[in-house]
Amino acid sequence: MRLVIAQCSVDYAGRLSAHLPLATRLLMLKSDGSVLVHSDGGSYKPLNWMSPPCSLAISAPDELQVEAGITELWTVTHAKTADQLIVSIYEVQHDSAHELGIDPGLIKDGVEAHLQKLLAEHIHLLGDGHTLVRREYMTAIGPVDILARDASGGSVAVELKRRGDIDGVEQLTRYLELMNRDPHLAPVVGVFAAQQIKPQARMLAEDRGIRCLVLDYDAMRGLDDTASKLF
Amino acid sequence: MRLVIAQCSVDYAGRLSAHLPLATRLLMLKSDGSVLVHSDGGSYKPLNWMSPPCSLAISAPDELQVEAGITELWTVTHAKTADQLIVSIYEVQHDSAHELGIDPGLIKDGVEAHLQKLLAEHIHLLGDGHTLVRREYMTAIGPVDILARDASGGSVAVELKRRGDIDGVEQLTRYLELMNRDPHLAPVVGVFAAQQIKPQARMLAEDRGIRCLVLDYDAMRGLDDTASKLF
DNA sequence: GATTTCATCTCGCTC
DNA sequence: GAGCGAGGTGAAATC
Repeated sequence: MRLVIAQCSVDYAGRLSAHLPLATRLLMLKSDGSVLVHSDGGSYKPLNWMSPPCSLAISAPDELQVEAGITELWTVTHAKTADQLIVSIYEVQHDSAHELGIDPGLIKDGVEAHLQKLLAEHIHLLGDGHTLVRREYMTAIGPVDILARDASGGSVAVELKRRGDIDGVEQLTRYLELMNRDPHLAPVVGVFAAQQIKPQARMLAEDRGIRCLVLDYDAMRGLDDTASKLF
Repeated sequence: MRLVIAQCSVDYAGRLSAHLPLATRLLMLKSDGSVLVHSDGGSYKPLNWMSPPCSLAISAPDELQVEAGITELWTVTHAKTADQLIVSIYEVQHDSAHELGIDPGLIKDGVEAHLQKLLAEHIHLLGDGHTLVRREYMTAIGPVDILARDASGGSVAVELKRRGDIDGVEQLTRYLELMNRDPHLAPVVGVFAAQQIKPQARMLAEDRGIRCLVLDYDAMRGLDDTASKLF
């Protein structure tokens, strides 16, 4: 990785056109050829960038550009889309290179996947006598989070969200409509499960005969801890 | 902005839990207190980060941590959510600070708004004899991107997207349904215009009698250039 | 201030 | 490769 602090202006031409006026910025050149232009603030998102796979060509400025104070031109070209990022370098304040090696990567825990896993493990939370068919049950229009059967053997499709919004109800409705056309599954009832369900979403769901289930993440983790301590 | 290259491990606890094993990484400390952890590859997204507003506290490791090789502990705490990012520093390879000043910011051009402006200016692209009624025509459920009339005086509602997806067709369908109930407008035909229209979206649109129009952004800008040269 | 929509979204997964 | 859905989504515009 090479780190350059320099006065620069930047132009991007690709899916959109964008321009950064002259200012001092951090230019990060990663070993895969990608380039990030960061300011000293804002968010984790660079002001401008080029994603890999791409290639960097450094060229000399023409006479007019030299007069304007440009010392180097960096042209970063995307290998597939031909998007271009052109960095005009003026004064360089810092320039260093570093060997980082490959990164072992991030280990995540605690998102919707974990909620799904917990609910699948404690499927009785859906109601007495419920059994798990499978997680991520595939349909033609996408995967249903959990497919289960109730005590009487009827199909139950569960849509899981961290925050239960109206979108999630629409999503589940589409799944139910499709699944109820499948004679192997029909009739399928829906359960909309989330840590928090917004009133509008609850209204819409119940109006469509979809049951709402509020999940207590910490309590579910507690069930897991209890289980792991007992067995 | 402070740039540190160091061996480190990182733990994040907030909306999810995440861990980065020991490796050499770039730590970017911005002047607003935010911290970014970057590896030498991947995308513009850091491996881990803390967004502003947040505060950084540097503390000494305890005895056990010293034995493990930790020389410093950085605790970054979000001011509002109390999310925490803990960076355990081992060996430091580089450490430098730089004055960047505030950034004038990115100037964008070429998003949906520009497409809409261009199409409104060259409304004949919809077909011979078409005239513009207005952009952002308000309805009870939101604004229709462009309302026009065809050569025979019939209403034409245009939904514009950079990428024509199934969502856009659904949106236009809702508008058409509503507008066709208005005797001043009905009958209204729909045009789904985008730089690129996905096959599924095209299928759905044409199935509903909505015409699809692929827009060439560069060519449209060319029309503009020609016009500005001529007049 | 809350909400909706857009994004050079990115990222991961499945078919 | 295309399609779908989640994201510590973030950021901007609108209500």
